[in-house]
Amino acid sequence: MSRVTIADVAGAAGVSKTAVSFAFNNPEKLGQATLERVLQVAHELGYTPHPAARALSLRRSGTIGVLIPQRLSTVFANQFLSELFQGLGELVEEHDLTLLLVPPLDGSLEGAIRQASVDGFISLGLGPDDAALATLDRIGIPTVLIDSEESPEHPAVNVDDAGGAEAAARHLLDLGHRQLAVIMLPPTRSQSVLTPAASRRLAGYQAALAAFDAPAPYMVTAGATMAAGARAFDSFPKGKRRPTGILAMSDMAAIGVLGAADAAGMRVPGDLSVVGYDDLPMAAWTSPPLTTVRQPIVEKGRVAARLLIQRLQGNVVTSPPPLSTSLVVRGSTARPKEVPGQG
Amino acid sequence: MSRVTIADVAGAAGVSKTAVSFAFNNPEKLGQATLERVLQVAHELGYTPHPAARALSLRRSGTIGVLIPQRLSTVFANQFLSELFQGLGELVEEHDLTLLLVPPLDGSLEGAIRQASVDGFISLGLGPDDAALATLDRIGIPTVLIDSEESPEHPAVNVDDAGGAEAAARHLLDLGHRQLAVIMLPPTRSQSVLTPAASRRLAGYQAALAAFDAPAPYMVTAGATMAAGARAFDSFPKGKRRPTGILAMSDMAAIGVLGAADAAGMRVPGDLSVVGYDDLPMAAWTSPPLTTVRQPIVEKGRVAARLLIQRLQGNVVTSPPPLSTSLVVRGSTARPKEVPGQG
DNA sequence: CCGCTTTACTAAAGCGGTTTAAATGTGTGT
DNA sequence: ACACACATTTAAACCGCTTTAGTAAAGCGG
Repeated sequence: MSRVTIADVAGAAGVSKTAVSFAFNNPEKLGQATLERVLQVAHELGYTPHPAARALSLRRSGTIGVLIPQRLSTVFANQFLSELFQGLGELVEEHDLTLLLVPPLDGSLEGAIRQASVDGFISLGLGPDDAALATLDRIGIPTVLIDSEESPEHPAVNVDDAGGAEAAARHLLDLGHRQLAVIMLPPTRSQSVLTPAASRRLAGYQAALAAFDAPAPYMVTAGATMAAGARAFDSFPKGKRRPTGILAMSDMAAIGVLGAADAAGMRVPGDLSVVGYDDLPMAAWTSPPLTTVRQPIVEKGRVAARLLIQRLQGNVVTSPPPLSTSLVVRGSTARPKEVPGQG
Repeated sequence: MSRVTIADVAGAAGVSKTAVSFAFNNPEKLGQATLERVLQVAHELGYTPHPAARALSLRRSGTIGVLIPQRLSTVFANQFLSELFQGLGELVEEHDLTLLLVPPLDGSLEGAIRQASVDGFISLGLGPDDAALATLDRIGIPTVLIDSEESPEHPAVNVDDAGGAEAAARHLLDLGHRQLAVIMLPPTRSQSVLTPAASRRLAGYQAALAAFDAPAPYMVTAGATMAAGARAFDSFPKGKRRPTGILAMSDMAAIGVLGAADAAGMRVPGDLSVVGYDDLPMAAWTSPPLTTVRQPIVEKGRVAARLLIQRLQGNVVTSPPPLSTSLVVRGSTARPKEVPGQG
């Protein structure tokens, strides 16, 4: 019971393979009678063109790949990806494409890239020096970068990371906080540098701190999960140097801090102010609701997909201007208990 | 600058295509010297085998398809899918596979199934009479069903939907609630019947209601999104017939109810008790934290992926027993304000 | 009835790999 | 010197589809 091929249909209908192919792809090239007969026979036999054969012949697969820089289980724990997929999904469906998730194969993203039968890639958070990027343009697959740095080869979709971060830090500083902690995003791949987006956010925080002449914050790195956020909380200095305000680069980590603080008997925002980053849907539902930097994640996905699709259609595309971010003030931030002096 | 093919490498290295192929797939069949030379040349030319050609020849693509019965933007709004992908992801990575998201193509899931170059499918919530299912086994692609009914062709992975639902309903009834509302999951595909999981849950609710001799609940259907949950809340009868306890078939809808109730000035659980279903991570973070039925979603994904992979390896597999569900009591349920008489 | 354009259809050449079966050379035991 | 196993290497078939180039038949004006 092996697969029904085009030759089987051709045989059964008494025509050539070409005729069968035309019946599906160029029906106008066939006479009425033959067309109907072929389609009829094809249906009876349950014929369906072999996708790989089709892809090989047409030199297109109808699939766009999403290059995931981490383990799927890690990355899907962050709702960020769901949001992004909503945006990607809209356009992908509009154009009758499918979406291939490409996580590091056997630890290697390069290997995964080679294996994947896709027309183009959307890559997430890759640093400009990532080997995966080199592989991509050596193979010459059209790619659109998200949360990276624009490259001459590939357009990039970004948000105003620095602006949002600066607004977040200014908010806490305006409230009177001076002892801050920053929870940074970890590097996505083993290289020990920050991702492009993370370093832009850090720059934003630091710009605000400099403007206020504030002391250097305590810095810690935590993945975008609640558990990691809770661990970050536990690592904060105690006593006199205890931070009163937390700047987290992800909502997930911020929410983890919320939980750990609660477990430690600290009140938010009474004893501790927390600002996240992303404005995931759940940020509005925590207790207290999370003050955070909103970035248009769904839109980011839409824009990236649109760009890639246009590029696949042969158009020349360029990086759009960064999408804007904005501070959303909710309930997790307030003045610190004892404002140190300068009332 | 077209793609480097195996023939190019063969030419440049002065060997046959076979030798190049062997260099990558059967290195032991080649002499040391030749092997090294071929690999060297291949690397210099930046050769990478064409995935579609490989898939055609090997009759396997290294990809597992996930059949999504709804629009991606809808389905990813529900964190359920993220959880599931975490489970699927674990096994997929372990076996060096990739995951293809297959949403309805141009409205038709059947069309999408044909197009997709995958070794097997995992399908979500398909009813036993769904046309997509017929297409699947006509093509003869190994498939594992999630949240469906077991079929002779395909194993199914399920949880004890009814048991969980019954526990949820009993919980409210035990607390003294009698005026209940049920928020059902909508049919996934246009057919107007409940999904298999939804009807099992409904049966569970009804078993409990029957055991308590409780009046028929108000019934409403809402997608698994917060907005839909809020709309469901608005549709509840007012006044005397106002429900005091809500049984939602999804956490997302339940959380939507929480929000709408808050906006309407109702206290949860004071004025209204709410029980969700799923126990998504965010259920523990709402205010009040959501009482809900826990189902092991990540595990569900793991089991399904494992089953499919085993089947792809040629093993005969059978449906595992339903995974167990359990009620998680948090802060969104309490005794109703006025227990009607029998207090 | 003839050359010429259409129309309907097909043989065969790709697309880029893998794999079978056979060819080629090499050392071994006799 | 000969048959034989063995290690390398390759020509050619095949995977299943699309598409180019071309053939045969039909239609048409003259």
